[in-house]
Amino acid sequence: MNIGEAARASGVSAKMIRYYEQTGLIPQAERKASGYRDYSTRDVHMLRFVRRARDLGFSVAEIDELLHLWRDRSRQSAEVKRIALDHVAGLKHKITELEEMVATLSHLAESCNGDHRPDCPILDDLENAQESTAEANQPRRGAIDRVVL
Amino acid sequence: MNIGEAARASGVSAKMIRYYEQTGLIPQAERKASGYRDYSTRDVHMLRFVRRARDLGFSVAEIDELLHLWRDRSRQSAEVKRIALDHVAGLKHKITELEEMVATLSHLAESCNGDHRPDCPILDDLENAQESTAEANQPRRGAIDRVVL
DNA sequence: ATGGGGCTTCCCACTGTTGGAAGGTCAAGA
DNA sequence: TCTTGACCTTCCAACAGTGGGAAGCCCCAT
Repeated sequence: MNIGEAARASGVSAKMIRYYEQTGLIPQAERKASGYRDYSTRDVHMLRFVRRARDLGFSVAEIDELLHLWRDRSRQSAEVKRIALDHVAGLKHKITELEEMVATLSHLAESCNGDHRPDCPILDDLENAQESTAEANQPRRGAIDRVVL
Repeated sequence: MNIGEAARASGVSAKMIRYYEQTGLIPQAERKASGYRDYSTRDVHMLRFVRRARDLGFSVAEIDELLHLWRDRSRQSAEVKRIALDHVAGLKHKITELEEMVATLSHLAESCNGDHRPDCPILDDLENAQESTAEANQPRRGAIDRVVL
């Protein structure tokens, strides 16, 4: 089947299928005489695997590991479980951070009148808040804690 | 003061200060005769504002709105509060998504033996899981729901 | 005047995804 | 048979933020 049909069947866009192939996450597809990529049902299974893993928040690097295990019949389920649990730990960490943001902002918003007057504790906090951690005012160490909304 | 000192005082790296200036989030800094950027304490306040807002998960676009309000003495606090509460709603949405991932993965991990044998319900799920939403297997509509860990 | 640390600009990388342009292929209908 | 439209190909750019580094000035202390 052509890439469009594989895309519809797997939920991965044709663009992304080509990208995953290019970066080596998935193997190079077969080609027809025309040069068109040709996908089997096994390929669609693999693509669905990728899509599902993305939906569960795994990074492409993690999916690469998972795909290797998926293809390896002599794998040990302990390895898969480890990756999954590590990922869960990362997700929980992220949740904690987001909850802290919500708590802080909710608190600030509550104390803000939200009327026509300019006085606003939210702006005051943004301007003046002191950090409580030992690393206060140190530049960030990486994009590790960023959230894309 | 030079950019390095402003960076240390605000917690925003010199790299990012230049980037924010280049993209118009913050105004162009004064320059000394040498060509070096020159920052006032007011500028440091502004940079701290940006840093704090980033820590609270606001996007650069949102911070742009907030900075305008910060500078506008005739602002209405209602406007600030609205931005904050909208952001809180976005954060909560994100938390919900992450919690769903955690729930699914925890459940799968529990039912995985995690031993030397290859059988693994986690891999089975990734390969076969059906989506429950009406938009099953549709390509994503944007990078709206992505999390960077 | 020499050395070292800070500053300047510019370009590149990352993650993951989308958009578009310029062109080749295929199948159906006139 | 020709045309049309849907599909495919590759390549290039953009997004958000951030870090890394090179080549070349600037400033100050020795």
